[in-house]
This record gives sequence, C-alpha cells and structure tokens, in this order.
Amino acid sequence: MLTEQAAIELQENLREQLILRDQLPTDLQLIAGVDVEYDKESDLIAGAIAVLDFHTLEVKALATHVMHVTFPYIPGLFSFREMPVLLEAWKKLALHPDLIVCDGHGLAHPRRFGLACHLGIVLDIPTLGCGKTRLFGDYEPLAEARGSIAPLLAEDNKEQVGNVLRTQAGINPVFVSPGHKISIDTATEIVLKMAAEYRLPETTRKADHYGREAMIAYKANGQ
DNA sequence: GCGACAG
DNA sequence: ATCTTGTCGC
Repeated sequence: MLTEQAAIELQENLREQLILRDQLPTDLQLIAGVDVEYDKESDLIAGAIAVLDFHTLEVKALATHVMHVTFPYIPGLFSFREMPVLLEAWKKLALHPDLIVCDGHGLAHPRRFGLACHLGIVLDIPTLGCGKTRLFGDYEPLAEARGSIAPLLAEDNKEQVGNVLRTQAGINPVFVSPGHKISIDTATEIVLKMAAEYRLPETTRKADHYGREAMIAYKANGQ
C-alpha cells in the first residue's frame, strides 16, 4: 500500500499540472456534487456523485459505490482515503458534469493539493472545494450577511488560497477554494449561487443524501 | 515541547 | 465521518 511519504510526493508532483484559471464553460449546464459516507459499525464507505442541472437543480444523473476503506484518515492526505470510492462511482456515471463541487478543500491545503485538486487532475474536469471547517489558511472575521467573504491566506499572509464564505446570514461560513481549471473568485461565486437556501451547496446536499441511501441499501441487501 | 489537524 | 432531541439563545 501507498506510504505516507509516497502520497506526499505524489501530491507534489501532480500539483504541477494544476490550472488555477477559469477553464470551464461560461454557460454551465451540469454541476455535480460528490460526497463519501462512513459506516459507524464497519469500514464500509459509500461514495456518491449527483449531477444536477445548474439552473433548475434537478438531478440529471446519479452514481454510487460502496467498498471498504483502503487508507487511514490523515489530515492533508484526505484524497487518498476518499478518491478510490469516488473513482469507482465515476465509472458508473452516465452523464459527465461541467464542474464538480467537492466536500473538502482544494487549494486551501498545506501543500496546495486537497481532494478537489486531486480529483480534478485525475478526471481532467473543473473542480472546486467547499469545506465545512478550516484545514489551512488564516482569515479575519467576516460580516454576518449572506455573501460576506474573507480571503483565506497562507501563513505568509500574501498568497490567497481561497475564501471563507457566508452562504446564509448569521450561520457559520464555508471554506471555498479552487480544485482545477477554476479561479478563486469563480469558485466562490458558484458556491454562493448553489447555496441559496442552505449553508451547503445543493450539490453537496444531494450527494450526501444519495450516499447515505446507498450505504443503507448495501447493508440491507449485501451484494 | 505544544497546538492544529478537510472527512 | 459517527454519536443525536430537546433545548438554549437571539
């Protein structure tokens, strides 16, 4: 199995392929959410990819996959834990999206290579990361209004790695950063648009829902 | 040595 | 991630 050191070297090599400029359709049609559920009483995980119509939020395609975890949870090496099951689900997906929203960080990572970056490079699809808690970067307090942002800055306080974004007034912000083929500003703009009603983008909420459902079904039927 | 640490 | 309903506070 992959050692921790080999995983870090892999990140540093793949990072060179990252594109942090907008290289996605200007007229987005399909936007996908990915999420992974964990079973509390076993080492099963369920990956889900939900492809939504960017404008109506209607689910246009769905794919899930259940398997055993193959890598421990190590902050900074998160993608090695969740990517395998997501790649298996991707193989089953009939409709490929213009952009993927990941539950976790992209550029806002100690080596600037979070799950969103890794998935974007491997699939060669535009991706962005939307995390619920901070992993890397410093930021100042932000206003309470929906749409308020604060830049997420690397330790030197010069390099911006993402934005802290308040998607709902008075509710904890989310952490947005580019994965691949997208800019910080565009990623932030899209997350705000996708989180019109709740704290998290609709893509993430749908993927979470179907992933949970897939886990329950798998445990009930075996397979 | 101490604190931080996506899901 | 998961444990989890009512309850505290604005």
